[in-house]
Amino acid sequence: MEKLGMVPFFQVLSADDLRQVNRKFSARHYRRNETIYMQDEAATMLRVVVAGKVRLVRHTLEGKDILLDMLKPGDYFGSLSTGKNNVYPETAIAHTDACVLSIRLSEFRTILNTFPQVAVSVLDITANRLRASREKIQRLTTLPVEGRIASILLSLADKFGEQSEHGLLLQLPLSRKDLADMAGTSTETASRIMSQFQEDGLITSGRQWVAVNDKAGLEEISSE
Amino acid sequence: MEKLGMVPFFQVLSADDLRQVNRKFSARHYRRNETIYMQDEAATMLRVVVAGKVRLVRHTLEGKDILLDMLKPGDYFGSLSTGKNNVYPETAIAHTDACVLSIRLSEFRTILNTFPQVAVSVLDITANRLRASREKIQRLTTLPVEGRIASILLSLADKFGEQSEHGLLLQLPLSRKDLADMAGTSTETASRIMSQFQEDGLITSGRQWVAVNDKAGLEEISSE
DNA sequence: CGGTCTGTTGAAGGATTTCAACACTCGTGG
DNA sequence: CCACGAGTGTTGAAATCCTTCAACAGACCG
Repeated sequence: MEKLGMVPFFQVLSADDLRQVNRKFSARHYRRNETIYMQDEAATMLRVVVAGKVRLVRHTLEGKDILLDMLKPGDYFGSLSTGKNNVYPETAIAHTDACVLSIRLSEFRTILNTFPQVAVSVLDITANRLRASREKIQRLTTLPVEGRIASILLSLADKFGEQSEHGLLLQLPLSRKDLADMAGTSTETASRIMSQFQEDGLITSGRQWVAVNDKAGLEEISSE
Repeated sequence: MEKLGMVPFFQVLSADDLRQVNRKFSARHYRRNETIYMQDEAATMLRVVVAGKVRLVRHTLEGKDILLDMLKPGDYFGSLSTGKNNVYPETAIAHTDACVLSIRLSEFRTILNTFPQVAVSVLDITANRLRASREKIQRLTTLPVEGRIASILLSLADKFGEQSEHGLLLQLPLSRKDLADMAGTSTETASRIMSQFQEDGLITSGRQWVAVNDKAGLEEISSE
């Protein structure tokens, strides 16, 4: 259970402090597509991915989903602030089989107040996510769907890409619907654009997987 | 210059601590539409609005602008993290005549490490902005332009609305282009929709100002 | 081996952008 | 003080991107 040392904002702690913090966390496994928590549920826990991938999704009234973020080991999620009638703003789902640590929010707040460096580190991570989120707003509002998908493929390649025989293979299951929900478009449009990309030699793709072959080409499309 | 006590994340400090922190800040006035800092400039300062409004804008290569946020007294902006080759991810412009406090980033980091409650408080605010940003992503990707504008008017009414003879008057200059840049649409479309809203009695609007008359009506449009 | 999930493709319809023209307001300088 | 020009707001019509509806093929699962 010393995987906690892998979490970026606990890396500033000494081994002793880490051990003390570790006792407050409890671990749990989830199977693929199992829900970890639901949007609008009372928010009581902060969680950290230890193994596997987790996706954060917002649901609309008409059943349209927005895929907000894809998390990998070391990423935190869940709630941070203890404001009253505080609810999770999104649903968290195990995108693959996953192992997740969790801690009561009140106890995490105690940790933040005890170890200022941890608070500053969490702040850094959150500020970076805010920046990323705003970049996404920019892309959603200025780029056509083609460019949005190109830019999504590039950021996924940064986070999940690993060299393989097919090129930069994204190490996570990724359906056309997942892509569509990230780009804010329909699965049909996402499919058409992925077919086009493949035809142009930019990517290689099969059922639930994608590999990037031509980063430069995608970059051009995503920035025009 | 004791307006610093107004800033949410300094309200946890004692009068003595506040005085000590205050010395590190310096104040400056800006005139309407004056640039405070530019996107991609080296990020060295953290700033706080003391008077007036400030808008945060991202520019694209083709000159399309995205209006990310509208700040009022008490709101912080600028950079938080000291990572190397750190640049401002957006441009900050005085939306009205404004007064702004600023502090070197390194000094602010010292404050964060000295007063953990301040760090936690800044974290709360940043986490809230992240939540708001993700809500915006949802609206941008699921709602038609009409709904996006309705929801923008509602959040502006929450933050800047004051009761007046015309209804909830938004206390800031607000052009059709501003609205378009927030909704990710063209000024023409924004204009058409505002005309429609006015015709339907939802709002009253003139050159650079808007008042909300029927919150419930706008809510319905923004959530359908 | 059937059923469900995923991916693909076509065609019609709709929402929004773009291009264009014009009215109005405000501030500034002659 | 007035006139001009820049900035702002409005409206129309064509073009375009994207969605939606529909049908179907293949893959994976029990």
